[in-house]
Amino acid sequence: MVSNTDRSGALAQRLSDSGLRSTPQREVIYSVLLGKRDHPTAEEVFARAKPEMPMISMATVYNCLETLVQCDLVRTVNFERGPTRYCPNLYPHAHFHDEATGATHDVDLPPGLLEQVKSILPAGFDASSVEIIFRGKARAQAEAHTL
Amino acid sequence: MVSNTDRSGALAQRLSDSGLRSTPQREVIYSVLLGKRDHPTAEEVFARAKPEMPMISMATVYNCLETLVQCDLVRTVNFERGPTRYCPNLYPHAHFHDEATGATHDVDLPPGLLEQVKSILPAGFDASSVEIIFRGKARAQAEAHTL
DNA sequence: AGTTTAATTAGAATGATTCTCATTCCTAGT
DNA sequence: ACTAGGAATGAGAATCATTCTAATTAAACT
Repeated sequence: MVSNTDRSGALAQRLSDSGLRSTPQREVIYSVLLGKRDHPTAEEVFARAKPEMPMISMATVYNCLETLVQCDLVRTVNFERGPTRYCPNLYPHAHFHDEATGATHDVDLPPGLLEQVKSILPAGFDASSVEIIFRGKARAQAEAHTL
Repeated sequence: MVSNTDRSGALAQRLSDSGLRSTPQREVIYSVLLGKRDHPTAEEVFARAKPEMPMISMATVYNCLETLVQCDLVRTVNFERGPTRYCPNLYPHAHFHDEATGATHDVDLPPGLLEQVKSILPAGFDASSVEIIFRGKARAQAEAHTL
């Protein structure tokens, strides 16, 4: 398991790799994402960061999230007609969106699946990323499994 | 090939199957989608419907699109941070989003792929739909291919 | 310490979508 | 045909998510 300090170090490292600065705001936003991996919206991230950093603004939350995405530390997930959600899981995975509860679950991908899916692209299409989104119902028991 | 009349008939049929009425607005919206299959936004659909039906309102465009989605005649596609796009292609397919041009292309799925992708879900997850979205660059030549 | 550049902040502005509600249109039942 | 009731539409207001602007603060680099 990776410690929190390592994570922060990783953040600082990634930021400086991209020529960006490590700031208290960015660290708080990132730790909020790591702390509860339920694919929060920017609004939710804001609410969770506020207690630790009461002066933080929504603009900063959006800026920091965008920064983390650029550093490849965070992915975004978009479901139809809802706000963008943020996910700090770096391993290749799909998303399952539970229509009953609104919850989002990470689904591990077997090795090779992404490559296989990419292989359906006709010549001339060069995909930099692939996203797989399931929509449906999950049993309560299954929910505990992933989140 | 399916004629335009059959399509309209199909629309009327699907609507009444769902206990909904066939209206001029719904027909125009649907024919707009069938006419140019470039995954337009609601705003674009509105602009294309206006010449044929000058009094139509955005509210009606949204209502009709939503209705078509409910009848399974149209799918929605969401790319990050953009308006929802609409697609009348009923065959199972993935979407390729060209980051350079903003264009969206349908990508046919080989038989069995959706099932295979669904099979990665752990027990307890029951997916009613799967969406596969690629993001990347397409050569001009490849573009002509799909759209 | 002083300059430069990046980052944050508050609030305004924009964009997309949904809501409200009055009006019009259908459809069914007389 | 006539009318009551529900469905669909239209105009505009309201809401929600996100981006922009301009001013302030913080960090890094002489």
